[in-house]
Amino acid sequence: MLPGMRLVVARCSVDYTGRLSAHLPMAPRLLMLKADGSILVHADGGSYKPLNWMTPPCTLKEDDAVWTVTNTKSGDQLRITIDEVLHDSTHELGVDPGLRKDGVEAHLQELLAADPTALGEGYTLVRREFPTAIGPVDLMCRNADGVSVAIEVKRRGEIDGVEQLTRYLELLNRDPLLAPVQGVFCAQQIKPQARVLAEDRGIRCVTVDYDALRGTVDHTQPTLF
Amino acid sequence: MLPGMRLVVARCSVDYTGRLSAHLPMAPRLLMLKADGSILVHADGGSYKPLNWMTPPCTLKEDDAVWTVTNTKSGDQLRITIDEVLHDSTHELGVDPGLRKDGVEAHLQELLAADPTALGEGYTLVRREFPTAIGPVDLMCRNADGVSVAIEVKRRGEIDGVEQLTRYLELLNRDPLLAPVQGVFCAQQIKPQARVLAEDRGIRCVTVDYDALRGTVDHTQPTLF
DNA sequence: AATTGAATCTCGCCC
DNA sequence: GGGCGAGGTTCAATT
Repeated sequence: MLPGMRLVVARCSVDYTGRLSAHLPMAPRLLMLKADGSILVHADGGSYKPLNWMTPPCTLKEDDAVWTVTNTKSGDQLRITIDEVLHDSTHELGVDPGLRKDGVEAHLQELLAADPTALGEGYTLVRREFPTAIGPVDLMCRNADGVSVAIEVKRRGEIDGVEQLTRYLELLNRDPLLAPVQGVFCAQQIKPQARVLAEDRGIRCVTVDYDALRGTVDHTQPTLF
Repeated sequence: MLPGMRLVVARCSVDYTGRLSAHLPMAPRLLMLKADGSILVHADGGSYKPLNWMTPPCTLKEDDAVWTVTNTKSGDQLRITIDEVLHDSTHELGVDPGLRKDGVEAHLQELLAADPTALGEGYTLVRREFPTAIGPVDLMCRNADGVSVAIEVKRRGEIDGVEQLTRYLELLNRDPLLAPVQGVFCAQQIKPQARVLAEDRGIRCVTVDYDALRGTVDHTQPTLF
């Protein structure tokens, strides 16, 4: 896509007809035309949501002072009547490498590593991402009695996670230097059937409150993550 | 707010820490800084949603090549590291007069209340927002035989709406003063699986054309839409 | 101010 | 590709 992103600041009025009908009176606004033909109409304020927009796939027809953007799939139309162009520039941005979300799970693991007592009285951290032949265990701890505890951390606790932890425990308990290794299944929410399965296998379930956990961990120095 | 909207095209990397952690690798992007201090990071593609953003109230600290945007309420932070500025301009847009919407569910309900015969021959309105213990029924009507009919109105008819109406009907039919109560599921478009579910439960489906409906309803006095 | 529910939702997952 | 569920949901209307 060569055209790149075009930024137009213009006094304009906008009419949308599609799922609903909407109208924007004549006023100065930013028109963002993306390479894929989509268009956003932004005002100076409000949130991240544009006043009006058209999602791809769509085509732009520039006819004198009237731009018509038509969604080629739904037929939705955006009619923009330009009164005065205040700015017009085009910028080649290329394809964005995209957002990497260090979702809640990674951050949860981090917080629990910083304060393992949320998992059990007297718990201490051995290490994060404890390596095994079938993949790393999220957290390896010791309980108050010095017994090893493997911890699986999930945002939402489901059957899959219990199975995963079970495999780790089976493997870890074959190691005479580590055995016995207990298991803790930790998540913000644990589904009933996952809890039943876990407890049936002698795995303890711990639900943690993310915000509460954040509160307990020291925030005096910036973490940067 | 004098500063207006500032548009910066720059090679930048972005780090967000707040409810979650997220990272955008170094790449050219559009940074939209609005007068209220909020900021949007857009790529050339995707939907109307920015790659990353900060909602007001927030403050921007421009420190050489690193911009730090902090939400003054939640403490969420956006760190933008600028590698190269490709464009930088500011535009005074003023306060936007705002969007006027038409054709929402409420208006559809209004039109059907004004002319219930679109729902069935001889239908008459009992009342809008008919109260029940689990919430109001959109429209309560009587059919040509005087039988009560509960009507659920949606813009788009999906499974959820059928379930909702089913719950109402179950409740209403326990009331000996009302029972039997029939059901009509009314929408501009009804998804096939919703239609199947509804009809399987004895709920009649009616699709209505918004514009046609507007035409049948008296327009001698202005409706403001 | 808190709550509720729709949204031109968007986005990702899993089937 | 459709359904389901969550989102830094956002947004508006209502209590």
